Amino acid sequence: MSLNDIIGDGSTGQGQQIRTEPMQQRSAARLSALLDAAAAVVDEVGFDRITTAMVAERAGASIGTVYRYYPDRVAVLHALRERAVLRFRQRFVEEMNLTRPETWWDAVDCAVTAFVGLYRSEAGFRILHFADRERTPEADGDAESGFFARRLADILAEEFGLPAGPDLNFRLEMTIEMADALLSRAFASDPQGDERIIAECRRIMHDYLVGFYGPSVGSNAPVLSQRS
Amino acid sequence: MSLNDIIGDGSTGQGQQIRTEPMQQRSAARLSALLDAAAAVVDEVGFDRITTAMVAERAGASIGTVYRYYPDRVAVLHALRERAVLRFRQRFVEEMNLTRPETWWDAVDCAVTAFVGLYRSEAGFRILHFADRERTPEADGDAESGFFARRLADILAEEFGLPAGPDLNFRLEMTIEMADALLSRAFASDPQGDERIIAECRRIMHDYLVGFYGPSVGSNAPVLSQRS
DNA sequence: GCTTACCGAACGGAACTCGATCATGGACGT
DNA sequence: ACGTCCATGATCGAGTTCCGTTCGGTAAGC
Repeated sequence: MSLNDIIGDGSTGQGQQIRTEPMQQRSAARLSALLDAAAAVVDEVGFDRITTAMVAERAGASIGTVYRYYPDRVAVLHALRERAVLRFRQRFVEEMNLTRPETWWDAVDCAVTAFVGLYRSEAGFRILHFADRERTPEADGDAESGFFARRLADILAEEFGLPAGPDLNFRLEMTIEMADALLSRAFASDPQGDERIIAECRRIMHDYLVGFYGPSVGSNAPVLSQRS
Repeated sequence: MSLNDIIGDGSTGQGQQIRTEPMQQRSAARLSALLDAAAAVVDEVGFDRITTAMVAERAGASIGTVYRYYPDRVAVLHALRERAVLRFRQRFVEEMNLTRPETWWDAVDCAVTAFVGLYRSEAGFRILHFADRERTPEADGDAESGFFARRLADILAEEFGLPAGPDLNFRLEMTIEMADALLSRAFASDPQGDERIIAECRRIMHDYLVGFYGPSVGSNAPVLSQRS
């Protein structure tokens, strides 16, 4: 289990959503151009005013090309979300390598920093929550937050000695769900992200986890769970 | 300021969304039948697969009737959300009258109970978050969670002596946003609501607010803010 | 009877299909 | 090595279908 494993394979397990895997280089470029276009359009006209024609035109492609890759309109949005999720994981890894966190909290904080950074820089990111509110009925509530929570749990356990197990996974999942909501709220009131809300989000996450895993300390042995 | 004021006028300030106010009795029934139908359809096919034809047919009405009352498809969804919000406020008031809370936490807990109850009983409720992710650009991030937070703040201040002011509003807004996310998550994994998540949600809300307002005590004087 | 409510065929526009056409890059001969 | 050939991937966009929305005509309340 290395840090890079958190990036994963790019799938968040929501079923097939691409029609044809690109075989030639140009089509890979097309694909990402289509997603770039979709992101721009989403930022401009919003999530449900988006039309396939807009995406195609903005990407310099024709309608048919959109449907070569995606079975329908919502699949494009799903793919956009997938890519954003992937970029978040990558950015989180970058952030970890950059700051070299010394405590488990610093590591968690990297996730917040990565998330906020992407919200600020990435077009279309605002629309895409991890917790896909439009879950497909058969997606067993285990979409993205679950994956990321597990990987983060692995890291916190291996690198910082937190006690691994379902409890850690569960608490991180709660943390991520809260943070997603609060940070999205921060960017809903302010395109740059309301600093007060972001700070409060960090504090809430921190206090919640500290209750279980004790104050963040450097290389000391972890404090065991103190509550239920 | 009475408890009933929290129910408000039924508008959450998202602009006009009804075309014609009903003049006769039957049309009021039609209106709510349309929303019932919309709720059922939303539960069946999901938020963005819903079509006006489905709603009309399910309600035993014709297409034209839908458009007599609502200017377009999204207006129907907005109205459905409005009604759910209104019912939540009503249920919260009922819950308060029923349990006669003795501490500020019991009062907050009533909101959770009301929310969970509605999620379980009300069709279509699952789709409708308070924090409308599809905010209209000019709605200054102040849709529903803001309104409810303010009213709840009023109650907590007047009935239980919590220090009124923008800080209380802000913290309640954070609390509501978290709770909304966590409870929705609870119902995403389990149609009856994952009890563990619901309990954890309560704990998180409680611990967060206790940090500022001290342990819930009966009729004692409130403990003043102990942090920042 | 006059106003309100309702209907559903018809219109427009957006989602999506499909056969024609173009581009790519490995195969193959020299 | 070099060029050419062509199977197959990739692209296009007019056409089809489906859905949101309108509107004139009909029925029901008061």
